[in-house]
Amino acid sequence: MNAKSNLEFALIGLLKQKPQSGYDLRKTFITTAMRHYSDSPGSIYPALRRLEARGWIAAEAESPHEAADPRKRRAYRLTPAGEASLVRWLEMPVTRNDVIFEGSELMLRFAYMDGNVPRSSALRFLDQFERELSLYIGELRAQLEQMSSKLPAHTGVLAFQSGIEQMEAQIAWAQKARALLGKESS
Amino acid sequence: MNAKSNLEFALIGLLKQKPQSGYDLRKTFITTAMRHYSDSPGSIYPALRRLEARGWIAAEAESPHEAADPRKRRAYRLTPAGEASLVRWLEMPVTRNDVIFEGSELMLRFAYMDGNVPRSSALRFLDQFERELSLYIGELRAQLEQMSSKLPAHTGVLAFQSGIEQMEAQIAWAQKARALLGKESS
DNA sequence: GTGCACATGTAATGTGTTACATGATTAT
DNA sequence: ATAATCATGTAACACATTACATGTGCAC
Repeated sequence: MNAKSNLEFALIGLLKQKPQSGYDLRKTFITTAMRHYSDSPGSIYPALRRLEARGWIAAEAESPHEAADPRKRRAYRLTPAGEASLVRWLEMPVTRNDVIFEGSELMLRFAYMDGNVPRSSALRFLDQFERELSLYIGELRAQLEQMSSKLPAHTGVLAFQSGIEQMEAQIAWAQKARALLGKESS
Repeated sequence: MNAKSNLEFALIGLLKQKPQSGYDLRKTFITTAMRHYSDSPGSIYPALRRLEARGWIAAEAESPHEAADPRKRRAYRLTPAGEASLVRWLEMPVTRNDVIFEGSELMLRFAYMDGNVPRSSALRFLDQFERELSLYIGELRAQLEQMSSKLPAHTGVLAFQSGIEQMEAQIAWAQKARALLGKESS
């Protein structure tokens, strides 16, 4: 039941925007900022099959009778069940685990919120995101203290700091984004 | 010949610091900032076997004659071949592809540089890192212009901006790190 | 009519995840 | 003595990557 891979949600998010073929989706992954999702046919077509088997997407019948020529262009659209699971995914709370391990999934979720969930959900997302991030960053900073008290400023410590600073940038971004979204909804 | 997975290099970097057992390595992944490398026995022990088969690590013989009881603690150390491949990996140039797709591998490499490659290699790393990142960020900003000219400040645009701002944070970090390392070496 | 972009697919391989199994050592 | 922790391992499964296969339609 659960689609755990980001790729599957990346696909259904795009299909929500408009029905497309596997080839169209691949081109999006190759040419746009969604580079991180694999552009290889060996991942996309099987993923579409899984989604179809799960009933989340369906192939548009070109003409109702012809028994699908497998070599012909085949556009998929999101089913109602697919839309429901997209919304469920978008509405999931932001956990500590997410901010530690699933940073890119979180951003994918946020990117897809517009038009699919109410503005208030996006604001809640940002609040939770900032909250969990701040908590985690506190722990990291404590660890950093211990590390740097023992060692001089070696590359290990610097690399660790890089992680912290990236998270700080995310917090700053979240605050900015919330201000923007909050203002607009008034 | 090539170890492509980050896990394998995470392991040999730790083994370079000191010989350890698979269990010790797991604990490091669980309790320290190296959380991102899988802590599950199903990944670590097979990875150690691969590294051993490749001749990069070797099990320390507790006593020379006893034919290894498989249930006994087994500490691994890095072989000369393993050290050589660690250094080769650390000295690899930073490519455009790396900054786009392999951010965490890059930070792992940088973290392991101390004591394994000369300071000048770390400085070169930072230069290349900053260079490739700046070039890529330029492209992303151009894409952002096009996006935001068409759409209002939707969540998609904001998510995109988040990526850019994280990269900007990395550039700022690289500059700071270079200043620090450069000063110290004088 | 030859080459290229379109469009979909399969097979082999490697690896990470989850869950389970095994036994030793230490603590209560 | 029994539970927890130490320590290593295997098996089933899912998934991504790579490389290959297949055929269409258009341009030149």
